Amino acid sequence: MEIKKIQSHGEQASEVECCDATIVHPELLARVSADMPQEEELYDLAELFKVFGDSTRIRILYVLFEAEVCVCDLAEVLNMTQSAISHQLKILKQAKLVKARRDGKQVFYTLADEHVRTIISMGQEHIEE
Amino acid sequence: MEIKKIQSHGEQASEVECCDATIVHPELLARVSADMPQEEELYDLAELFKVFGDSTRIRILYVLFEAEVCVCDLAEVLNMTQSAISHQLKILKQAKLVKARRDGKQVFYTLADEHVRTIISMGQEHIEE
DNA sequence: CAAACATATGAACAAATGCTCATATGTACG
DNA sequence: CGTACATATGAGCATTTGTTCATATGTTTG
Repeated sequence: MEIKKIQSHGEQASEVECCDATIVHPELLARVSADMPQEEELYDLAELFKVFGDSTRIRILYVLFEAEVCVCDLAEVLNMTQSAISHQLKILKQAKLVKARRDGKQVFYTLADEHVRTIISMGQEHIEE
Repeated sequence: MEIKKIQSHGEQASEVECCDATIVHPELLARVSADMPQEEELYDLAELFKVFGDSTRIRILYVLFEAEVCVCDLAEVLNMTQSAISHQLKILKQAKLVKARRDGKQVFYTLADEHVRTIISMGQEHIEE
């Protein structure tokens, strides 16, 4: 979990700092603080993208694009240990990117919503320039 | 940089592994390997999202949503050291999320394209459920 | 209930990450 | 050219992260 603190600086916006600061800052600061989400929302956003920022988890999501799959099949298809997959599924579930459904001994996972597909597509588009 | 290796397992898809594996696997494996991007593309995707996965970089991007800004102003607005901002800008630039333009002593940064805004919006939507 | 199987989870460890500090590079100007 | 200022960068360090290993939880079946 990211716990970076944003120190609220005692400086006034009118204080000289560098560059053509005294001219640009007041207006810029006003616009930024008007449109920048709250600190907590920024952390949540970063946390969400962090979840997409691991190739194992991306691979899991790609498999779930195709079908509802149990942990054990995921492990085999991706050629990883059941434990590793389970740990990653937990992270995906916490981020509400996947949902779990128990059926007897097995637990089947699916995408939580179509949002996931969209976000990954956007990423792909960017990469393909 | 992420350098996780995907071992190519010697097992055949028809070998028994677990669950109702012998039935499900062949078809699943076929579909997955048909639609799953190449290993390298998966890493690139993960690398891209990793860049969005830090609140400092997210905050930088939000400022750039508003205006073209020099390093020094970024540092002041976000209340961080010039060095920290510079390091993060380098990562953003490598990911082609921002562009730099030199004007005299200063270097001004802007968003590389509107893709960035879209990706962050998608993330926000997901968070707001 | 005991045994077998599927999944989850905690501890430990190596690798990656973000910041700080010192310093290098680049640019303008006297 | 030397000084001042804006930015970039390398090394070091503390924190975070992903995997493995051992083990716990949960479920079915005899």
